[in-house]
Amino acid sequence: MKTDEIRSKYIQFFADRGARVVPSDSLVPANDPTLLFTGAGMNQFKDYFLGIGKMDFRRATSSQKCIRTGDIMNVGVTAGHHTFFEMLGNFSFGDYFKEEAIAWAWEFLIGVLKIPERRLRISVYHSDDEAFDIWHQKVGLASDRITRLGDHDNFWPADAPKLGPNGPCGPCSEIFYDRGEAYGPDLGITEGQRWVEIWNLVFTQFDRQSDGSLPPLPQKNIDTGAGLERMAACLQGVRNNMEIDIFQPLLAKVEEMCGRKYSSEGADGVLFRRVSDHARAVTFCIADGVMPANSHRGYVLKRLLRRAVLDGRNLGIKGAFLHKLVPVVGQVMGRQYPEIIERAETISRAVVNEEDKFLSTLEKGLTLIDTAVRKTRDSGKAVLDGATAFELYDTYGFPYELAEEVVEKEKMIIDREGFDEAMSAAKAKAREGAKMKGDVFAKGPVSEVKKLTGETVFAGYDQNEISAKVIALVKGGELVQTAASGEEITVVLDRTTFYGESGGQVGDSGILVGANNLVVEIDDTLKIDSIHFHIGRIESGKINVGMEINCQIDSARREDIRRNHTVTHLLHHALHQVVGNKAEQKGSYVAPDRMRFDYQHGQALTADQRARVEEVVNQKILENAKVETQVLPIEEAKKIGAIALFGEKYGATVRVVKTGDYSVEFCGGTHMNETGPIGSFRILAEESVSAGVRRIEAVTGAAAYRYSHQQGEILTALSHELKVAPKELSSRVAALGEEVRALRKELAAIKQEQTKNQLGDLQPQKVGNISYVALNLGNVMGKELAAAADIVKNRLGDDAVTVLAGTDGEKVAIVVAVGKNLAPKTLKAGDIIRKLAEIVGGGGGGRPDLAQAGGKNPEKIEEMLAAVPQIISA
RNA sequence: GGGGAUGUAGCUCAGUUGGGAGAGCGCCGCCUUUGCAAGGCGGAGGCCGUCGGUUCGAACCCGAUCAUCUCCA
Repeated sequence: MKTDEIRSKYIQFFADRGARVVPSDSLVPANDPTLLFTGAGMNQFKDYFLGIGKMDFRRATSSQKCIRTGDIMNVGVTAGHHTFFEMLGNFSFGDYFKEEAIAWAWEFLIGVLKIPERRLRISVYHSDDEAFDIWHQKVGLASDRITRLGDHDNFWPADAPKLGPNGPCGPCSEIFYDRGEAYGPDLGITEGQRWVEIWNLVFTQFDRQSDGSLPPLPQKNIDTGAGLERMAACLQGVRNNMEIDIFQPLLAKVEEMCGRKYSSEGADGVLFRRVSDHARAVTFCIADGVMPANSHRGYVLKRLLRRAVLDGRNLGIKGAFLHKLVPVVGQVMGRQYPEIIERAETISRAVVNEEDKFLSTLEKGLTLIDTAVRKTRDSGKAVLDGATAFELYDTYGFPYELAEEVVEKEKMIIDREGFDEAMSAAKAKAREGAKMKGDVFAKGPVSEVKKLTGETVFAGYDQNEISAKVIALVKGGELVQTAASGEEITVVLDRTTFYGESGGQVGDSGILVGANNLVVEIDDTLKIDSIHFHIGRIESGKINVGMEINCQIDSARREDIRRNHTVTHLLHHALHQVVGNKAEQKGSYVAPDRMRFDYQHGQALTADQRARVEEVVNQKILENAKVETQVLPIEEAKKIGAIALFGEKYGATVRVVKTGDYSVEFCGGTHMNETGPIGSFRILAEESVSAGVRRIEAVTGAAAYRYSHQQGEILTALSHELKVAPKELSSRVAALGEEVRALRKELAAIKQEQTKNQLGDLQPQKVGNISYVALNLGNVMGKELAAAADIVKNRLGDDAVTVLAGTDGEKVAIVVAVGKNLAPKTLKAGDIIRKLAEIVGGGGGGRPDLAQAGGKNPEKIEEMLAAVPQIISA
C-alpha cells in the first residue's frame, strides 16, 4: 500500500468516527518557545489536553510533520530513525477513552490495512488491567499476545512516575508488527529485529505531583501516534523506512547525481539514506520559515544541511547538489504539504546559498589543514595534535571527519583525545559564560521574596499614583526589615504603578513617599516572576516592612515610553506593508529616549524602503487611531488574529493591544490611548544584528522633532559653509573630495621637485673615507622626508650616509639612509638613528639601509646634525 | 545567549619582534606575435572596515564599534 494511501485512509477512518481533521501544525511551534521543533502530533493540542481555553472539538486526527534530532547519529544507520517524519495521530480531549482508542486502532489495522492478526502483538503498562482487559476480552486477543511492561516502556513520558516531569501523563499501550522470519527468530517484542512498534496509544489520565503521587486528571485524554514511514515500511515489506515508495524518487535522484547504485547494505547505503532524509528535513524547515543561521533552529537546520552535503561529497558528487532534491521532495510530498511546492524556489535558493557557503568553507579548511599537516611532518611527528584539529573545527567550521580523512591520506593520525578535550573545554567555557550573565536576583533574595508574595498587582496601566504596602526590602542582596536615609534599597510592594522591565519595555522610575518625610528615589524597576522590584535609594526618612507608602512614577518619562511603545506596533505594521509579512518581530527595546526594533529580514532596507516605512508610520500617527487593550483567553486572542511575539511565553489569558483596524498584538506594555500624541517618528539607524535579523532605531515625539531640527541645522550650516543649496551638498562634497585628492598629489609632486632642486648642488662631506650629508630640510615630514632621502642616497652612491631632518615646529622627523656597500656590515642606519634621536628627545629604528625617527625638541636639530660625523666615524 | 576567527587594490590574498603599502589575476596604453588561459614594456587603481588610545612613528599593539565566517547551548 502506498504511503499516501495509508495517510488518507487513516485520516478518513478517524474523521468517520467524529474526529476533526486538523491540518499539520508548522514545524516551528507557534507560541511555544520551549520547543525547538514540533516533534509529535499532540504538540498543537497542548492546551486542549490541559483543558485551557475554548475548545471547538473534543476529538481530532492529524498527520503531523515532525522533526526530532535527538537520535540524529542513528539516521540512515538504523532502519527506523528520521530527522523529519510524519506522525499519524488521533486525539481525545476528555471524550472517548481507552475502549474506543484500542478498538479503533485494531479495527484500522485489521480492517482497513488488512494486516493479518498473527503479525500483531500488544504491550500494556504492567498495572493497567483496564487496558489488558479491553485487549483480551473486548478485542479478543489471546493473553499470550499481550505483554505487560514497566515505567520505562509503557508509560508516557517514559519513567514519569519516578522521574517526572510533573503534569499530565499516563500509561500507554503499544502495537507491534512482525516483520517475519527474514529478520531472525521470534524472540518476542522486546528482543531481536522482528517486532517493530508501529503505534503508541497513550492514555493521559494522571497529573503527576512533585511528591510523585499520581492523582487522576479531571479530564481523561487520548493521544496516539503512529509513524507513517514505519507503517508504510511494514506494509510494503521493505527493510528500511527510507526504502518506501515516497523515498524511491529521492534515492533515484541521488543515484543519478553520484553515478552509483543504491543498496540497502554497506556504508554507501547509509549515505544515500541520510542525504534523502536530510533533504526532506531541510526542505520542510525552510518552507516553515527557518533559515540556516548560527543559533537555535537555524543552526540545527544548518547542521543537517551540511551533514547532507558532506555525505553527498563522500558519494562522489561534485559541487552543490542538495537543492536539486528540493523539487523531488515536492514531487513526492507536495500534494499533502503544498507549502513545499509554493515555496520551492525560495527553498532551493536558500539551500544552494548555504551549500555554496559550506563548499567554500571546506575549500578554505583544506588549505588550512594542508599547512597544519606539513608543519606536523616538518617537526617530525605523525600525530596532528588535537588542539589544532579542534581549532580547524571550532573556528573555521572544518568537519572533524574530513580532517581525519585528509590526515589519513598523509599516513598520519589525529590526536582524538586532545580533540575531545578541547571540545569539552570549549563547552565548559560556553556554559560558564552563559552562567555569568545570569540575573543577580537569580538566587537568594528572589526565592525569599517569593515566599512572602506571589505577585505584585500592577495598577499602572491607567494610574500614575497609588498607595501600597511594603512587602519586603532587599539591601545588599539580603532581606532586611528596615532601611534609612542614604541607603541603596530594593523595595517590593503589594501593588504598584511602576512597570517592571519586560517585553522590551524598560522599567519605570519615580519616587516612593511615606510618613515622616520618607522619600525613596526609584531608578529602575525589574519584574521577576510577576514580582516588581523597585530599585533605588532612600533620600530622606526611614522605610520599614509593612508600612504604607505612596508610589508615584515619573509620569513625563512614562509618557515618552508609551509613545515609543505604541510606535513599535505601528512600525511592525509598516514593515509588513513595505517588506512583507515575513518581516516578523524578533525583539524590541522601548526606552523613554528611543526605541529599537529587531525584525527578520535578509538584507538592509533600501533608502526607498526606509523612507516608505517612516512615511507609513507617520501617516498612521496622523490618522490618530484609537489604541484599545483587552485581556482575553489566549485562544480568542489568536482567533482575532493577534500577533504573538515569537520567543515570549504566554499564559492562559493574554493582554491584547489593538491599534486602529490594522494592528492587533499580544502585549503587556503601556500604550497611548490614541496614536496622534506620538507626534512624529524618525528612523535614526537601520543595521544588522545577526544573520537575517535587522534592527531599526528610532525616536518619537519631542525627540523626533529635535532630531529633525538638528538635521536641518546641520544642513543649513553646511550649505552656508559650502555656499550651495542643500540639495547640491552631496555632489559638492564629492567634488571637493576629488579636488583635495588631486591637489594633494600635485603638492606632493611639487614638494618632491622642490626638494630635488634644493639638493641639486649638494656636496657630500667626508669623515675618514665615509662621505655623508647631514641636512635640515625645514618643513618636510614623514614620507616626503623619506622620499628626499631616497633622492640624496641615489645621488651619493653606495658608499655614503644620508641624514635628513625636518620639523613641523613641534616635532622632529629624521631619516637616515646608508649606502648598500656600508649598510649590512659597517654601519647600520638603525644604530645611527637611535643615537641621533636621543639628542632631539625621541626614539626610532628601522632597517639597516633605512631608518626613521622622531623627536620632540626641534631647537636641537642643528646640534644633532653637528653630531653626525662623530657618530658615523665612531 | 556564550566563545573563536577574519576585514589590506575590482577579485584572491601576502605583509615575521611597530620604521618607506605588496604579489597574482583583472583593467588601461604601447610593442611583439596570425593560434586557443600568448609574450614583452609601461601605467592607473588603497581613509590597510570605522572610531579612539599607546608611541617620535601604527596595516601591525590596546580598547570600542560595525560587517562577515565559525563552533557551542
